[in-house]
Amino acid sequence: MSITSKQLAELAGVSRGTVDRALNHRGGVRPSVQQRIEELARKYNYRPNRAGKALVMRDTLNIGIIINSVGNPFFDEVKRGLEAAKADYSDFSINLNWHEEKGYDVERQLKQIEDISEMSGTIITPINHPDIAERLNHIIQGKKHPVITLNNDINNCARFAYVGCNYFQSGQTAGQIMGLLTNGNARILAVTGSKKVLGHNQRLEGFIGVLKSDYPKTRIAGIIENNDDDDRSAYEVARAIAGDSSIDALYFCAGGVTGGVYAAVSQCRKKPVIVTCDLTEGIQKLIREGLVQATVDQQPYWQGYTSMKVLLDYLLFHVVPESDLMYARNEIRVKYNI
Amino acid sequence: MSITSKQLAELAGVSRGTVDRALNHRGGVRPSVQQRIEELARKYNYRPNRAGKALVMRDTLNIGIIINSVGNPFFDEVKRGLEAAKADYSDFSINLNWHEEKGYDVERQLKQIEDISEMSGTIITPINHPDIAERLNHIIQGKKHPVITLNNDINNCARFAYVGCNYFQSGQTAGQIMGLLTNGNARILAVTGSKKVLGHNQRLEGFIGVLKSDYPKTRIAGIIENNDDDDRSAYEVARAIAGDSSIDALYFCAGGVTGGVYAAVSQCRKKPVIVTCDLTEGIQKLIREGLVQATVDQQPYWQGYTSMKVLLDYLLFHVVPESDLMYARNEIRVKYNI
DNA sequence: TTGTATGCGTTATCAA
DNA sequence: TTGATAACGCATACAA
Repeated sequence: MSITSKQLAELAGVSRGTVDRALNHRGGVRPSVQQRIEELARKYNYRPNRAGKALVMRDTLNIGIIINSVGNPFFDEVKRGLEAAKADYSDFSINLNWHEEKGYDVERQLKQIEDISEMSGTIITPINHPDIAERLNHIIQGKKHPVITLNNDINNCARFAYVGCNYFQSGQTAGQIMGLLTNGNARILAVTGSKKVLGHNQRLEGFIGVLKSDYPKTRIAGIIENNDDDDRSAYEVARAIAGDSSIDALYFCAGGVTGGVYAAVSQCRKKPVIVTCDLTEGIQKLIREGLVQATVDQQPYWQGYTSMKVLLDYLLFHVVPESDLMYARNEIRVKYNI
Repeated sequence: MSITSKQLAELAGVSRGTVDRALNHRGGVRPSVQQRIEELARKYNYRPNRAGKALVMRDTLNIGIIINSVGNPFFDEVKRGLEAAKADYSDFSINLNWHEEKGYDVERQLKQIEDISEMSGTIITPINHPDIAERLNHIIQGKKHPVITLNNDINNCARFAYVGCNYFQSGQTAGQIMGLLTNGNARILAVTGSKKVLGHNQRLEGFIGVLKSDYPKTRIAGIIENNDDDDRSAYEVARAIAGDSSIDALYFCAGGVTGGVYAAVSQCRKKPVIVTCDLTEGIQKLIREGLVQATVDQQPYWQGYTSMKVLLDYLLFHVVPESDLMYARNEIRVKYNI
């Protein structure tokens, strides 16, 4: 409970209206008065009362949401988090404009960005492509329209903040788990979604880096792509193990896990050690069956909740987060702490 | 944004005052009118506007906090969480009455409970003792004064909710990690704080249960107490290993970790596998040094934040949580995801 | 350039 | 038993 604008007005010897104009930089205030009010506000640590603000702000806030969630169960929890944060601001009238999409098509995402240009703010899982960055920068135009990148970040873009996975650390964590579980002695097949996806590459980098430095006796037998697809995953994994029967461990750093795991289990001579990412229904099942030993989760609910909260706090109360990089924890899940 | 009390008054053909009296059960409303208003409120899903409420509720809320935090670094994060939740309700005037204590003295805690009897609500890490339960029940008197148990629960007490660790699951998780790290082959020394503390016993139960069912080749070499004390821990661990040189793994399910770990490392013939609980500064250091392989954290910040939020949501908005048991996640931390 | 009046949704007080 | 009114802190339209 800080000082109120009314008390501030008394202290400054002006009316509440003038205080409002001064502190919200609406102009039309004599410079000397402006300065006096700002000084007093600082001195008495004036913070506008949110309840008063909520009561008077009756225009609805339109938020654009662009996510590649179709066919991707990972986003179910993200969406729950987004809705939960919105519910925390039920005193305000907030409208979410959903644009859900499958896959990564630059042209389609450009069109969606066009659609949300008139909104007050945006949350997006961007494709890391120069055209997307340019279009976003055009909409942002000096923070008038804040954009939060969610789960994927983008280069050369004036986005307000990134909320999502620290992919490099995720890979490191997986690498260490793999080293611990195999006693530093394994021939590992790494299965990535696509060598074109930045996050997947960063995970691989972190994974391989830790194994090299902390578990130098391990070997990477190969790195294969599965395009996040189960059938493709089964085929490629089976082929790789057929070509190198010494493989006794696998790291999946993206989707298409189930197909690959079953292929590996049936092909390997002895039960392989398998580490994956995320905690989808499919992976939970594999963990319960004992086929996957551990997975590195990235708090999807937290990602949704936090991205929405950061955006609304800025739009409603001009709150700027301490850092523009907000990383989810990389949580290790095993059978008993799912 | 739901319907307002004013609109409700119009629909019911009465004044706002009557609606307020009816919905808040202040009495003095004709039964037929009371019923009509309640029906309309349900039909139109009336939810009082929190901002309006905040603006008018100007009496300060006194919250009692009784925690055994002195000399226990685990509670630093808990306290940060408590403060953070309070800050989320900055529109209200809230006063925290701290009672911090060292150790578990029933008489002292009884006195502290007396001190907070006049407050609006309480958050406490109770000693699980009949006298404490009775004194708390006396203060609670039919939910007029809600009490949240934090980190420790208590039997036969009408506390409003428990926010804290699921100790049994914590032990299970540690057991599984131990099994995975030792390939199901280890002679384990279990170090507990006290066999009188319920949480410690539940952790041991979970730990031993998982090892028995999932890793039957492991053996528990012994269970010793260290009273959460480093010196005692060093002495007892050294003695146990001197008496059984086959010990090659340790599980610490409470405090006094640092002393015990150094003793174990210097006594064991080869480097032991060590799993601990929590993520204090001391344990972080041990993990970085590679002496502790993994620890099972219990989200202390979340515990503080959630307990305060649940209490305030009830006192201010009559929000009742879905369950009266709110468990922290048992998170596995290793060197790279600290 | 500055001041005043009004209203947002709720609770509390006083009058009827 | 019920109604009318003021007050909370803020933004805004309008008046000066």
